[in-house]
Amino acid sequence: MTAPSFRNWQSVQDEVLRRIHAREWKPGDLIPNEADLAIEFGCARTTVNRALRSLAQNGLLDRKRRAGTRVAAQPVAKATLDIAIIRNDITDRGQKYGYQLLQSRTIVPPPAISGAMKTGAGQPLLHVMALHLADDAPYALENRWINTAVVPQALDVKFDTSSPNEWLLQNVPYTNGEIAFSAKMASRDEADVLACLSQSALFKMDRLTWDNGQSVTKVQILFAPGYQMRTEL
Amino acid sequence: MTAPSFRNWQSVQDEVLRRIHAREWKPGDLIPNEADLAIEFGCARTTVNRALRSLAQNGLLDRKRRAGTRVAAQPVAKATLDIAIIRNDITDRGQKYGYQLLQSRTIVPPPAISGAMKTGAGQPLLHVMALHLADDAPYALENRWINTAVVPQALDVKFDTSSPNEWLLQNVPYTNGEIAFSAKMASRDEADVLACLSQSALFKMDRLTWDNGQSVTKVQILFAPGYQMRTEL
DNA sequence: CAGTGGTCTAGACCACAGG
DNA sequence: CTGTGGTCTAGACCACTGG
Repeated sequence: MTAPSFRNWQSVQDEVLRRIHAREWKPGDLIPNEADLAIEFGCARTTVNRALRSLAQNGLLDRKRRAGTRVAAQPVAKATLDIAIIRNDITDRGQKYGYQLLQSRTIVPPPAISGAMKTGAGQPLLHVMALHLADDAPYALENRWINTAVVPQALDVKFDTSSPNEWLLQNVPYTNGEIAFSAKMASRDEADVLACLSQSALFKMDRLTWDNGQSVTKVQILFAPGYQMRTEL
Repeated sequence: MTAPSFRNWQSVQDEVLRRIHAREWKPGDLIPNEADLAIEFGCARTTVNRALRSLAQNGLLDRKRRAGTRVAAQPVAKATLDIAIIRNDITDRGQKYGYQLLQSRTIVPPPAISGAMKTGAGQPLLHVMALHLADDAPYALENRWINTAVVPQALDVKFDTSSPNEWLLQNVPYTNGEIAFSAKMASRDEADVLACLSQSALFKMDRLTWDNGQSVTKVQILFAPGYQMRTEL
């Protein structure tokens, strides 16, 4: 049996996966270094590096300088969620997108908001509430605070035909952010807007984005009952 | 002003980010090709490639052969969730991990399960229910089906001291999987086990993993009220 | 200190898709 | 057909870190 040759990084990756899978390399095991693998696979070290780096990014390998590469003892599944603009979420599924502005005003936020956004306690922010609809049915309720000290252009935008979700993502860059998902029981008002029963279990997404240390916007999006966020592993 | 030199792919990435950020390159714009950027930045094309490839992976650029590289018009935020073993989730936060097996038996599953797992309608599966605790408080309820036709070793494991969550992740590889997050109102039984009020809003994770086209396991994990899944952007 | 992964380089060929 | 990104190569130096 002749040794198969591995001509590209994906086939190298496949072979490494096969060995992990077949338990030739067991969790916790140290695997050969890049140079040796390159010789064995008959390719350049760069190619092996690319394959192993990719696997490490997926959590299947642990790599450390000098210490070498090990098969992850406790694999951590990395699930990548694509958080798209809500309009696209809906139209991509072939549904009709609808939008309704519920409220838009500049007010002094409650302490919880100004605290999280690190804005001054008395500093007013733009507060927008809007409803997204799919095929005329309530889909998600957007409850957003915008730091107009950082994004003054937002004051000139009427969010009556397109949502702040859309406008901000397309027009305001950010350097980093935090996102959290949780479940929340619908309050009476929320149930009313989302046309569901009070006390329904709702899927909630909280996002806070920053631009070079200054908060840009903080948003809570409440999805109507039945919403699922899915992805592949 | 002398042109700064970019000696590594991260600094190239930073510069590209800066240009996008400063709107020198606007959403939808075609940016210069790799070769030109390499000349401008005074580095090898490989280095530019690495930087742009990374940005494309993060959803900030759209790249196509022949068509070139464009700034994403509708940026899609990619949030990477690390789905760790529940025990580690808890101990990493400095809490005490506890575990309790509620039930373990081999039975014929309801059609919804055998359908999703693509097992024969009458084929029995191993069904395990277990509770994870953090500092002695209920944390998550694991409701799992295991395809013993694919993982016969599971029959020899007593899940009385460590969970199937842990055992499977450490011992059974998979090739791919699906994962979904949603919200669910607690049934009376679930509320009982999780020591919360009936009708509480619970965060739910459903995972189904496959190994070369055969289902390995299907699990539903219900988290006690207050649970948040967080990540950075 | 020395072995490992991390990266850069210059050049090359290839695959794809727009015109 | 041709320009673009995608990738491979061989060699080199560097940065980190375990022993």
